[in-house]
Amino acid sequence: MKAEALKGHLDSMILAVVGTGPAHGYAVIEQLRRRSGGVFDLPEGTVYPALHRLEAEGLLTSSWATASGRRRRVYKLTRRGRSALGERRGDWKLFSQAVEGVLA
Amino acid sequence: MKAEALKGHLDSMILAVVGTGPAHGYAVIEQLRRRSGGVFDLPEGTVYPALHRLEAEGLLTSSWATASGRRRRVYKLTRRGRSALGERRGDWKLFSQAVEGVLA
DNA sequence: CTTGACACCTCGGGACGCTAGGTATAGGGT
DNA sequence: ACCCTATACCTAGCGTCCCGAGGTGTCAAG
Repeated sequence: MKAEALKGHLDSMILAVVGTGPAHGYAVIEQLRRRSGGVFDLPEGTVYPALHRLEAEGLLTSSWATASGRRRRVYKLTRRGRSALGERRGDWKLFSQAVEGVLA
Repeated sequence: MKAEALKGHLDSMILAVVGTGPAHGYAVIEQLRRRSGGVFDLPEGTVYPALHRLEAEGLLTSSWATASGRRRRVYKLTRRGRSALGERRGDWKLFSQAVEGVLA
């Protein structure tokens, strides 16, 4: 599968993962892999900048935490993030049905 | 819906449209709009370069035709294009199920 | 003779995923 | 002691590709 296929959908998926419960970057990567059935095994260079982007947009907030000697930046959804997630799910439905209509 | 959502999926859709029957660029744009239920109303600056890309990759071939005084470049699938279309449909299935798994 | 549909083209900007490189801690194997 | 793996963070730069904007030309309707 082409790599650029992700474009524009990664943000929605990160929102969905963090929407399930606060998570730090590394955990987001693991959840993405798990929930996609192994299809999305994303490099850090893809996910971390996306997390920063979403925080800059005000859809996520972060705070530092420490677990077993390692520092983690834990993200959670803001109110705007929660509502954006709803919209993104609708967009996905629309988009995927449209693609299916063309591909069919 | 974000514009970049298309990334990586446009080529597959163009292949699918031309796979239904030879078509010129403008007609491809119309078919994309029609088959997507109006969701994909793409500008020429998006579709023409994609068509050229696909021809350069050897998935499409083109020839000039004239209809009511207007010149048209008519595209059709090559054998490799036909087989690429099959793969792309499989990729889409995989991709969309993976996204659904994450978004759910 | 102007407007709009048809029909083609390309340049430049912007968005963003990924490679490659960097830092640092914890734990297990040798 | 040393190394490797997993965990955990970061960023610079590259490449891809969608799109806006601009350009050319035909034909029909008003």
